[in-house]
Amino acid sequence: MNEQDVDLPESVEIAWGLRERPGKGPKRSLTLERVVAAAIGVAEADGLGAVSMSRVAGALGVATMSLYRYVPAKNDLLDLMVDAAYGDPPAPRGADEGWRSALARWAWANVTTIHRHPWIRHVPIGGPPMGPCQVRWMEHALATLDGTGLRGGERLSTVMLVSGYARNWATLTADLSEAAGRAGLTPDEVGVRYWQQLARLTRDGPYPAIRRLLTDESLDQEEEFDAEWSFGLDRILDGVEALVRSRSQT
Amino acid sequence: MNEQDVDLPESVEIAWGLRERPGKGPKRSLTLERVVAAAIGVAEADGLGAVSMSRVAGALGVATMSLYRYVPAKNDLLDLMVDAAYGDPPAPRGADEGWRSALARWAWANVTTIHRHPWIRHVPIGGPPMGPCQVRWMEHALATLDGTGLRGGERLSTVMLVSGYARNWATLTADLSEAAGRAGLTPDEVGVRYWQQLARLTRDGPYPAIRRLLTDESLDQEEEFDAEWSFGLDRILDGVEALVRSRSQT
DNA sequence: CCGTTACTGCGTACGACGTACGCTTTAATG
DNA sequence: CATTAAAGCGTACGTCGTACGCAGTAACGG
Repeated sequence: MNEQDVDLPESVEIAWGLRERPGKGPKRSLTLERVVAAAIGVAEADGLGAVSMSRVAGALGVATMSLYRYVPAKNDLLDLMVDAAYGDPPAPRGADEGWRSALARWAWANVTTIHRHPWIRHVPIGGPPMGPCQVRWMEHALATLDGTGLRGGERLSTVMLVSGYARNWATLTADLSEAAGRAGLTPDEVGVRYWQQLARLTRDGPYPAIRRLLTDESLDQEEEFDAEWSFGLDRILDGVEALVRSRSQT
Repeated sequence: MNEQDVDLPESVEIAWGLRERPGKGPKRSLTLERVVAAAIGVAEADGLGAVSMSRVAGALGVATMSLYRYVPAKNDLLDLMVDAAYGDPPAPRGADEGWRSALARWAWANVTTIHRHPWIRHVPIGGPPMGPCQVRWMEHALATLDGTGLRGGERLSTVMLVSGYARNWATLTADLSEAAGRAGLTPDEVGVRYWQQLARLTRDGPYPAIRRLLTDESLDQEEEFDAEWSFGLDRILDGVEALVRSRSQT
């Protein structure tokens, strides 16, 4: 396990602050943090589509090409934005908190982070997460499974399962509320409209299961979004709990 | 439930072939299907990034702007590509197949579809799926849950949970094998390299859970990818099964 | 103290992209 | 046959990421 001489991707070294700056030339006028913060500011104000190098540079009062002294390419800037937006994971509550509650809180923190920075879901992912904050989130999630008898691989799979679900759900709901904002409607109204459109499309075709769903309860759509979230998470955690029990039994 | 006068988005009407063509002007020289097929061909050959309007037009031997007689904008073309790539869902095996096996097969079909058309995962999703094939996939998934006593909303949530997991897992594995292809390595080698890099990054920091994971079994990484897939799916289906039992009990 | 050297910010330039607009040609309709 | 709507497409515009090179600046070696 030679941990010395593995060479990291350039963008990862930058993210972790591992780039030596011997300081030969002029002083830098910016910092990486300021660049990333400016880019996040643009994304927060006008969406990820508005994040262009020239726009970010303009927000900082520098020329476009100056940014490339801090970031190798735009994709790397996007990765840094995501890592910074996640920030520190939520503090653990205590050793007496059960794994299930802790993991549920961690999952929900994922959702609120994405909802607070909706542009995150549009950042194209490149490879597994290696930013400092993302690694801390991973550490935190793995730590919640400490008491359980799960094996290493099982812990990893569980965390990926939960984080994938959280990201997916946050993306769906954010899409919905964004579409609602564009149309000047509430998310519920957009949901209703979708069901109406689906009803129109499946009117004459062989879609018995969908038709049943539509007549069943599309109109009394009183389900809270939180209930939808809890449903999926509970299914997953029930499944994990069954495994935990079978592990601790032997 | 006025299903007559709901107006669909233009792109959806096109996808379902609901656009009347009274045929006043010259004959069209192309069909929508040919345009979509050409775009898919480009994506299959050189990735989604290579799908530009001019490239697709070139593959068809027409001018760039001619495509806009068939498709309102590039995003709509991308949506049509996704729908066509999914195609028809796998045929149901029979009424005696249990919901669990049927849903597992459906989930796996999602994975293979994405693996067969890896560019799918890079298509930005806009709103809920309304293409003809996607609706058929939905119909099929809902139908697998027919025997269970689950409520409509529960069925929908279950399907979204499973499809989200499938898409997520397919995306992760496709990313991995794509990174492997770029680096001239096998996916396993890329995985090992990632663990080495993570070990390097967490060498001096407070990451006990990650360190434990790394020393635990990162080296005997003999887990098949299929095992990883089955782990998550089994957790989910176990959770659903518990709910199904509780529903059929009352 | 003075080159030498490395690094700074940045102006310019290039190629690619999506698509608005308008023109010419075509064919069905009155 | 005149009218009219649609087809194909050439041109043009604005935006984007970034390669390249240049002038100014500060630390280092002599």
